[in-house]
Amino acid sequence: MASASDPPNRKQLSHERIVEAAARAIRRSGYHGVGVADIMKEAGLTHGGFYAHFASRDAMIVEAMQHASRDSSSTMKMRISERVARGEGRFAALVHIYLHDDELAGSEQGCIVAALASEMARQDDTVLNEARRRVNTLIDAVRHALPEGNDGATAEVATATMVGAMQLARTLGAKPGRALLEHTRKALIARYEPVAGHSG
Amino acid sequence: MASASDPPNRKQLSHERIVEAAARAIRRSGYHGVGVADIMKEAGLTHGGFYAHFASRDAMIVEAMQHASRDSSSTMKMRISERVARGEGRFAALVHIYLHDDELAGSEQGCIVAALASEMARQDDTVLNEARRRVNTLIDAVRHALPEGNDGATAEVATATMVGAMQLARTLGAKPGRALLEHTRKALIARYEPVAGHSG
DNA sequence: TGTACATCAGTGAACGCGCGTTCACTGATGTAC
DNA sequence: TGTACATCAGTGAACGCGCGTTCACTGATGTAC
Repeated sequence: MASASDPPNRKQLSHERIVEAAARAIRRSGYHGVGVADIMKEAGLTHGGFYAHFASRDAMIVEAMQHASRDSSSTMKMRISERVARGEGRFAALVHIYLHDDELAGSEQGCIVAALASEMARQDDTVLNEARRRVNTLIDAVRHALPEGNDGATAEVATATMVGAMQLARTLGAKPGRALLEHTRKALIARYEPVAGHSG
Repeated sequence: MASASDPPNRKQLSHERIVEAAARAIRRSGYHGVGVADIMKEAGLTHGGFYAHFASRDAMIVEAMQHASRDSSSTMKMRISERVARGEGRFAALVHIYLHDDELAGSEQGCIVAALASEMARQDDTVLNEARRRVNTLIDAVRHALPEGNDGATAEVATATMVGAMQLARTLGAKPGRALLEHTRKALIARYEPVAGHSG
């Protein structure tokens, strides 16, 4: 029997490469933006082997969303810790990282909710359910970063602001996008963590 | 010569029906969600005649975005006036209408930015440029509804919050979605128009 | 008012293409003795 | 250690399908006289 602690075999390694490629692809190009063949190619394989790994394209999308979420949230946690260690407030750190100017260039590595929010409600059941989990995970992360005394409702509003801002900024493009991000960072920190938050 | 004030002829009437159908379709199903043939069918025509009306699918998308924007913003203005006449603050009125529970059911008649925001940055030039105009139009409308003394930066943040909230609420579905909308309405009004705004 | 003709909006078959999915096969890996 | 065989991950051709786009044609509308 193979157990979870066994070293990954050849198939498991391929599976991971496919999921990683898919996680990047859907954030870059949307749910419909990249085909099975492109993803397999990006993973260094040919498209024929796809259905030995997934029951359907949607099944892969679900795994890709989970992977993207874990991926960006672990990066997030690391970067927040760095900033908090330098004396910045936890919420200000999250805002500065989530709404960082670098995120404007592309969504391939970023938050899956910001990358796909307006498409989520249109997906079939399995994908939609996973999307709901991703949204709730994001709201929880924001809640956790907010100063004590803030409830879930506040986290929902702050999350909506960040997700919306990222999307509007990406649509507007580099210059007005950066301005919009800066306005949003300032407003969020002034509103929810006015004391501990740095200005830069 | 035909002038703008001439009564619309047969072709112009068909053109309008196609654009209306497309404006509904892209808001309901996304940029890639509906094909040329479906839209022509919804307009009561067959697909072959499409290219007598538009140079390309993207050209139709651009017209559809303009139509959707005019359509929802005129509805918006009307409803805001009604509420303002009943003594509600202009911004509170906008928030109550934009984030109305009924908008959860579907995006077909609603704001094109909320319906398509995360897809916009991925579109080709002509569509992207029109999308930028739609975003700026929305921000301007919000700015116009805000109490005096608020600048464009504030309008950007409030717009981001409304767009993000609508998308998250639609993803989460009826019950948690309605809760999120209510939290967002309250927070926005408390923040930007605490005096004049009603609670309901 | 009626006829002959020109214009033009709309039809429906066809095109090339890329998609998700299937499947017979290949060739590398692992196991038995 | 070496040979024979079984397992199985990955290959590549093929499928049916729907898409955006093209085009020869039809039939209704409008114009000339």
